[in-house]
Amino acid sequence: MKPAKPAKRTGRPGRPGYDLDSLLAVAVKVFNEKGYDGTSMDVLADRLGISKSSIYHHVSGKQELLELALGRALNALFAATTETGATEGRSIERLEYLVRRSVEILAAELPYVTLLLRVRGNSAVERRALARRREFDEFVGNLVIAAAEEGDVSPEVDPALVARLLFGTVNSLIEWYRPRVGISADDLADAVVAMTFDGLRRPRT
Amino acid sequence: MKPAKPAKRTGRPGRPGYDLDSLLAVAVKVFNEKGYDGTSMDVLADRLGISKSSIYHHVSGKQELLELALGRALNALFAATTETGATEGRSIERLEYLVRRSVEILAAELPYVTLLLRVRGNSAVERRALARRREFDEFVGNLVIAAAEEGDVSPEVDPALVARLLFGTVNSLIEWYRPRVGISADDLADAVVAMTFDGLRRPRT
DNA sequence: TAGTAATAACCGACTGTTTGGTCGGCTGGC
DNA sequence: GCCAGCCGACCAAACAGTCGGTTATTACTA
Repeated sequence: MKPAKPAKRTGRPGRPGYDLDSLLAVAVKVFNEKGYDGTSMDVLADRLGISKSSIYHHVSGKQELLELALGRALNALFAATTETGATEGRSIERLEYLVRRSVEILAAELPYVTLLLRVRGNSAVERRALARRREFDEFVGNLVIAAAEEGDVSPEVDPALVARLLFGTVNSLIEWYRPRVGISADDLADAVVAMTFDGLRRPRT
Repeated sequence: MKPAKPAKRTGRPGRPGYDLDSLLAVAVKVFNEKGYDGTSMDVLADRLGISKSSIYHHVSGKQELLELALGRALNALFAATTETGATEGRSIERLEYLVRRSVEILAAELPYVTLLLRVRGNSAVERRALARRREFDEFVGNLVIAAAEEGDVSPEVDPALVARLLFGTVNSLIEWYRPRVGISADDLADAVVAMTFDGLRRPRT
């Protein structure tokens, strides 16, 4: 459908063309447009501008493309949970930090995170990704519980529910946010925090 | 995989079994589990406990199943926009009403709304559904703009952004909410409104 | 009340196409 | 001459959809 250029030429030996990373970027883009199951290797080859069999030079199959993409998103998200901003200080501050970082990561790795958030658990690869996602969600859930115990979150709403709504809001960004169309990741994070936290936080005296 | 019972016996003529509605309910459930593209008519027949060719007695094809399901969700959502709560009174109140009704509809028609929110525009049917969804989003967007002009929403954040975040939060409910597991639709709506509106509304004097 | 329509749902066997994946060999830059 | 990347032709399995005919229930009527 779209011939596409074979990517940049590096100073490396061998024939120029796609390397794993540049190929993955295109693949993930197409997956997000048509859905993983809705994308055939044929149309993927078409969009890459190379033949289908060439794809198998880079990866063992369709599933590996998915696995690489999901791994990239998950690694970025988990990295944020070990940063000092997310492990030190008052829980409510850690939570806000994690929300902001998650928005940043989502914006920076938008295609990969998008793919991750759409996984339904159809294969072993997908189920493994879902399990890691659940781990991340637990981390968030514990932060909210701690913040509630520390008295920094309105006790009227169940902490588990707050955690879900909060990251539901963050994750919903993938549905419409596109980089370089006015709004920066920081602006986004500000807006998300403004809407959610000014509701979560106790009214200022 | 799961033989499934052929459904209730009504007082109507003809062999008992699935009617269109009961068949659609099962189909949508499977679509949500495996994704529309990831669901073959063979496994669908399996889950229904009938043969594949029997499905074609009820619908003309896979696409019609999707179309019926999406129509049901869209009709329910649009119906809410014509209710008096959404058309009379201060804009901020209309907006809150529409949020609450949307949560209720989402809870009541969960499988159908879930399917709708996952459509990617792969076929003509899907694109039509996306167009109608965009119409709904515009309705919401205009409400937020009006509420901002009436001075009931913090002017610090762009109204279009607020609309997206707000309904992003509502729509994210499909990712985890399941009826009859403690939380009622009203509880949900309360929590959503509490988190979002107490941030959106100007601090009370 | 027995027999027959009318009706609504179901089925097995089949078909043409699309799918993910394989194989042995080719090409262009360092 | 080595390396990274590419290719056309092929394949078995899975796919959506078709067809002619069957089965189980209610409704009508002699």
